[in-house]
Amino acid sequence: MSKPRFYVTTAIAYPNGRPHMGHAYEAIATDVIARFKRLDGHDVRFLTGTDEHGLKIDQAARAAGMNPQAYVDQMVAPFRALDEQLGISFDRFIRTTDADHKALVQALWQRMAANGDLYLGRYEGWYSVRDEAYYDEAELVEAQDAAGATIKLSPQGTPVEWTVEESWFFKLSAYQERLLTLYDSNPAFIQPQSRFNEMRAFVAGGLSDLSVSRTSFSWGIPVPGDERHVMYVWLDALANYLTGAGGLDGEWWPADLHIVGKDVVRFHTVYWPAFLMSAGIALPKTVFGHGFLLNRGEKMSKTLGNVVDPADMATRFGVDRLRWYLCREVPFGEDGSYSDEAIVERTNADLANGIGNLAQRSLSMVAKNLGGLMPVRGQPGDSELRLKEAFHAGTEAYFAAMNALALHKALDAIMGMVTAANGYFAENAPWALAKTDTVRMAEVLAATLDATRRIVLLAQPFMPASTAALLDQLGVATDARDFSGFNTPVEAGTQLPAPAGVFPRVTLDG
RNA sequence: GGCAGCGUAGCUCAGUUGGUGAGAGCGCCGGAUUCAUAACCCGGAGGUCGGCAGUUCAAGUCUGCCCGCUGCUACCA
Repeated sequence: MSKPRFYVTTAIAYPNGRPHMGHAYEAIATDVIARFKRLDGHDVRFLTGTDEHGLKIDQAARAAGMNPQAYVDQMVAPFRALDEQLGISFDRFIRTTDADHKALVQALWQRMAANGDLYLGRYEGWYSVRDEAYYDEAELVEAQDAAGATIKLSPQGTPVEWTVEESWFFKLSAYQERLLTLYDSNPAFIQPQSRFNEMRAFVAGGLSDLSVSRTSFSWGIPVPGDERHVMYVWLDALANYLTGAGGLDGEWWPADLHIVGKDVVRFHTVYWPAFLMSAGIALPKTVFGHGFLLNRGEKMSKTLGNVVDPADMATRFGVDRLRWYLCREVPFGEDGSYSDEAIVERTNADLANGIGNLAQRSLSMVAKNLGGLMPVRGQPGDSELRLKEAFHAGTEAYFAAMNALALHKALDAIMGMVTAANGYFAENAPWALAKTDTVRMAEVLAATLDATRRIVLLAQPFMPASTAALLDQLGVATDARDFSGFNTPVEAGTQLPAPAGVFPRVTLDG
């Protein structure tokens, strides 16, 4: 009776600037997974949001002449707006400044303390405010400042300063064995495989205790019982997944899947499970580290001047085109590249020439020759059996890929079915049958429309709006669009609306 | 420095435990066709599978070395 549950999250974004393509990509990929699970009969909880504490926000607010809360209230707006624009079907947009989250983090701290894993110590070292991280002396690089003096910079090229502060520490070192056991007994915990290997090697190399509080600024969640300290932003941030689940013993916990960028895999696969073990809380099932998007193969950076606004991209190409491109062209888990040309080329080929054309050519024949009434299927012949075989294999490949988070392979499977359906259509040439055998023509059209229906159903997670429009044209009732109705064709005789192109070809010139 | 991975047609990449003449998609060229968004369908174009040397009857597919690239990590301070 009750559906299986699926709790999926994105990492939360740090709103000290405008959202970039990386945010859009992560949100889209996670949304695709969430929508797939819903269509596949799961009760889904999808969490995304913003990470709003920390020194960088504090400083940015100061620079803007605002208090931090007012500053983040303003900065978070574009992130929510982008999610809305991209059709991200989140159930909650969490902010680490939310009251329930602050309370939860303090409760989490107390559990970790009760377990004896937190102790007061002293932290000193080279600290980069920009990176919010300490660095070993050896990692630093020397450079000249504007006045020509020699200064030290972090590996990221940000300024560092020698900092000494009292700090609470987490006994991360005590968790090495348990983490290794976790990895070895559950290889799916860290994906893709390359990240698993890296993280296992990192932990196997030994762990130091982790500084988990700061006294150098106050924009954060106070440490219970020691209000001079605010909590380390990562402890604060990671706990958002618990808040979003409904609390320390939340009904949605444990998470089935954390989708995160490859740069924060360590926080999610080493620190996070250790925190949870300390607090006696179950661990998430899987952490998946996706790759980065490159603009024409180059990293996006302000200095290169190649930063692209995802909202602008979505406006220019359309949300579904963008979603399709990112999932189709970038192997999920690896870095990917995009350009206006690539998006136009890819989506014209797949959507306009492929899916859109398949729907249009068959629907227009039904409209012109059969009064728009869904035709009756005939006894399957050789041609139909081959089509059926191709779809059986394609559908299986699609589900296997989706369940393995290989989004690009799922779309490859869909395109294989598009090719099979177009091949079937051309082979049987219903336009010729219209003059010789209208019964057979109707059968061919019926088979093609059902093939199209299946393709569009499977494409729903990737292109919510376009597929809804196509399913309308295909006469698929709104309550027959999840995967439980996959093998139920539209009833013959159903009146179809007048077809209209859903994926027009686009060109680059303005 | 260590560990891991990668380098295959213009582009993005597939290529199980080594074995019929090395593949797909896109792009490109030609043909066919007109139901369709000049799209679909059919065919083609030919890349010393990073380099060198080995193992083997036989190597993108195993071994060693070299070149280039990437990720993680370490040290020298």
